[in-house]
Amino acid sequence: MESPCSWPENISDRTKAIEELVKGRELALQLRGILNKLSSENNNNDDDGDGVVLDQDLVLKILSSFTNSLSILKNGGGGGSGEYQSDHEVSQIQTNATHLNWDGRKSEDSGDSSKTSSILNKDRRGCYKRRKCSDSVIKDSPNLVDDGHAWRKYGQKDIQNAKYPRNYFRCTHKHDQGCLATKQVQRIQEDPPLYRTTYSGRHTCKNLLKASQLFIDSRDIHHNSPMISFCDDDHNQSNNNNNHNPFLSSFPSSIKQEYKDFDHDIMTHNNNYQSESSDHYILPPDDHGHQLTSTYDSGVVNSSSLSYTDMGTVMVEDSVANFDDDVLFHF
DNA sequence: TGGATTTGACCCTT
DNA sequence: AAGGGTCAAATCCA
Repeated sequence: MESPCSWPENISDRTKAIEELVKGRELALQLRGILNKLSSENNNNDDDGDGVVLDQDLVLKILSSFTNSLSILKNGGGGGSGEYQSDHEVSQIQTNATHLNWDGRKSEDSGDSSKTSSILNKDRRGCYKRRKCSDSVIKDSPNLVDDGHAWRKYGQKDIQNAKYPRNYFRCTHKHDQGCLATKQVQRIQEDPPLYRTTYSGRHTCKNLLKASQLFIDSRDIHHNSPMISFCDDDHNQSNNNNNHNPFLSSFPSSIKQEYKDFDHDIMTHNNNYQSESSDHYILPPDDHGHQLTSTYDSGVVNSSSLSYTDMGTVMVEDSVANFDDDVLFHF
């Protein structure tokens, strides 16, 4: 199957794309030269110099964009630079690819299988694809971060060379709302405990129950941030009272159930997580592309260092830094 | 009793 | 062929 997220497999097409980009960069360079000339003239006249500076800034950005694109294309595109992989447009393409791969799975029971058992009568050939190019967000965390969505575990696998099994979750609303979001959770380190959560797909479900109980951070609402805030007047109080956790009190039982029998160790750490009072929780990207936030806790931001992996995934590694106020990362 | 979890099997990608 | 992602029957649980 042709993957919409693949790079031009036709070498000549790719070469043409590079040629076009080179041409564009050359033109931008010429434009910069003209602007430089204008700038020096304007400096003599001391007249409207700011406008030229802005123009030059724009040209520099254009040049940078061309240069990045060229370098990505020449490197083959797969493990490109962060400049490329944070690109919302490409991310959206990858998401579409994911959705295409996931459609119509239930309709595959055509019954024309040659297999005899009741299970084998369900011919699942071609009914799903490994999500090779899906956009995903990887989060490494010392504890399990509840992202506010209702997940249902649908599988667990022992992974080769991995000490701990990988657990597979899909959105609870996959069937009733067609939400295609999934996530994988795997413990990757014993001491200190470290869990890797890989979010794939995007939530298209309307989680009305939870939405009504959560308060979207108004400071970020214009950016369609996935940031969910639990800020309230007894913020400090909740920090001092581990028994009061907004997640535990607000989420329906399905959320709490999610990790209940996950793994004894994992649950232990999850409980540790749940007993921490964090005002913000990291959510997977929404329909508008990659948007990550750091979590804010008692004036300490559990910030995340971002890096990029193959296939356009985003790595988020927890670290802690002190900030005076909320810090939101969007990209 | 309905929804969630477990787990073996199936199937795709590499 | 191996590894990994998903399905779905069996089982569990509130």
